[in-house]
Amino acid sequence: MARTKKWRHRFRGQFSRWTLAREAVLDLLSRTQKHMSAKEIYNALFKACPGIGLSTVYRTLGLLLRSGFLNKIDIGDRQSRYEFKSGEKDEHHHHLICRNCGKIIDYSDFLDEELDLIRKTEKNLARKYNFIVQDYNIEFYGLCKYCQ
Amino acid sequence: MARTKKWRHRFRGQFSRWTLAREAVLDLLSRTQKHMSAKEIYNALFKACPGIGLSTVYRTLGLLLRSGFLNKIDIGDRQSRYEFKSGEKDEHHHHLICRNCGKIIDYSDFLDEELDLIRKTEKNLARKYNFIVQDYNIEFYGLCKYCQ
DNA sequence: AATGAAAATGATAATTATTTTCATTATGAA
DNA sequence: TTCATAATGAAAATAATTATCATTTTCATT
Repeated sequence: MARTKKWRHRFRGQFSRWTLAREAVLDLLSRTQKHMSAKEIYNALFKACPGIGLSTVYRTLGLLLRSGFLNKIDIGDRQSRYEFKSGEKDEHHHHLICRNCGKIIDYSDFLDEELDLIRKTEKNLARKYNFIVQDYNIEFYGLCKYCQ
Repeated sequence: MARTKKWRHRFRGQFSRWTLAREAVLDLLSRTQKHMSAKEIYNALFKACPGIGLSTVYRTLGLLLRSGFLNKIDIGDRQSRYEFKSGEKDEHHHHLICRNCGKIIDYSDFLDEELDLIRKTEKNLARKYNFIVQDYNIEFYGLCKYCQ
């Protein structure tokens, strides 16, 4: 693989060892817009990481997730999907989920008012429920343009 | 069961047959604040519906869900949870999910500004992505008061 | 470059929530 | 009450994820 070690410097100190599998999973997810399942990732890694096992894909996803480099998305079809979480602050986005075909559309528009509301709500929730908000997530369910 | 048929009139025409199992599941979920898994529901129905099978619980949940009487919640631990969806407009609520213990807290405060934002966003999404919004959902992830 | 302790891997088995199958039972319109 | 058929329960099937364990790879140290 041409770009082995591409990510390594960024994650120095996060992982005890930096392996081909970790590199490959991260590289794949950072390049795609898709929200991929473990199986899909496993299949897509056929070339970048020949012979990789499905267990390793799962383990790696878990690791990257716990370390905050991925998001996990569960739309209720009993398989988790993963997406790369960029470090950029302006990369926050949410999902439109089509109830017919299951497609997930990212959107990151209209965030200014949203942020305002979220901050306010966050503060209220902390006060009223004594709940520390780490992250939040907005999903819209409905019909995509092909399923209407 | 004392209140067999309690819900029946409300759902006339929705289901071809109204059975004890459907009554019991709906009754249970309408009375609890909890977000229950299929297994939990199955266990809780020991008295109200003796001998009910787990398959029937699943089938019933699917039916009630498709008919719009329940919400399904997936927090990513590979089992769906269900909650009763009241018909009232002011019953809309969202979830605080504790990343440590998995507890789900409902909150339905601070909805005025939220509704405003949502309506605006909804309209924008329809225009920009040609996506018809049927429902939406906001989740906050973090730490509940016992896990901080 | 070689060493070696420990971490990571892959194959496989195990787990577990959910779905399917199918013979039996219960529902409700007539 | 009858009866076509929808609904049920038990058990088997499915499928995503996790655990096990012997083998391989990583990387700090020589």
